[in-house]
Amino acid sequence: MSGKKAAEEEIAAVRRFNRFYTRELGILRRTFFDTPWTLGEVRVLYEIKHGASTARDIARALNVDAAYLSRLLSKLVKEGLVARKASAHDGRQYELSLTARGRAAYDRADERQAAQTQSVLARMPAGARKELVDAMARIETLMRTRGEEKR
Amino acid sequence: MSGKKAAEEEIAAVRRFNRFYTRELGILRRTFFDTPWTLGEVRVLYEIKHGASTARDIARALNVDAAYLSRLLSKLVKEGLVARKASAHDGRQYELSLTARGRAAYDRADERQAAQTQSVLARMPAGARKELVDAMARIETLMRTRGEEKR
DNA sequence: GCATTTAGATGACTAAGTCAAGTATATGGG
DNA sequence: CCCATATACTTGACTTAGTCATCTAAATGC
Repeated sequence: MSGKKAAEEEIAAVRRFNRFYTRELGILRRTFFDTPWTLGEVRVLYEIKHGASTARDIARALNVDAAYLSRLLSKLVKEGLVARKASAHDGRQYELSLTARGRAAYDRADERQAAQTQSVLARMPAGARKELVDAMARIETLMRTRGEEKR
Repeated sequence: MSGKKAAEEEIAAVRRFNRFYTRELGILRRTFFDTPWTLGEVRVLYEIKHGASTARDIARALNVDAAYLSRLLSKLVKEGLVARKASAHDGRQYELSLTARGRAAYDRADERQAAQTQSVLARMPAGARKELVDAMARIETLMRTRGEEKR
């Protein structure tokens, strides 16, 4: 009889966390309000910087819609942050890369966000910070494992 | 010398988790795509159901803009899910409550989301589920404490 | 009683995300 | 080699989410 109960409590706990973190990430988004870039743009720059070389790679990594991504990329190209050149092996694709401007833009956004995160962590005692980091890593590992199984 | 290094690693770890969870919550949002309600609407219904009786209460609980909330509430009132009656002690406010329809709508959305969460948890071994729930609770406690200090 | 806050509404806008349909290229049989 | 099908990306049209400035009206604090 307590099996069902426990499962319900687990479900409730996960949903509570999701509600909580939805709010946290809402706050986080405002980090970008005093830079000229949006969260979406920075996420794309991040993926290109970290190895994504086609729109397809980015769409998979970020789990975003191809239409949305196509527009984000066009904007970034127009702004001169990303370079797009025809792929050698696949005529449908482009090879994406950051321009010097793109790297600089990413670095500034990156610093801005690091500073923001730092200011949150700075208010916590070292022990709490470590616990936080550990708990986050734990969640990621557990949920990623679940994800792999799906494939 | 390792003090600085450790801080940087912590910052990186927290940001990694934020990126990860941004994606997770993106997936979660789609839960509502086969109900007639949006995440925003369900969040508001949730708050009213759990004690919020004015727009002000909801805005604080969800950390959303008053303008956005005002529109969400109008929509919910128009749809007959929320009742708004003038407050007795403050002429600027309304007393909010769920209508029968509102309660039913909330319950359906709630079940839908619980089922979704359940199906994720069901794929994990019991031990992992417990770890996940513990880690989530830990993060919430640590971050809430940080939040209180700010006030 | 008047200046200041606070609650909420409204207009105008940007960002984020979705869906359907279209173009062009790739690819795996038959 | 040809064709069906799948994949990569684009475009149009739309919804949802969120922000900012401004406004009205009521509350509150000297």
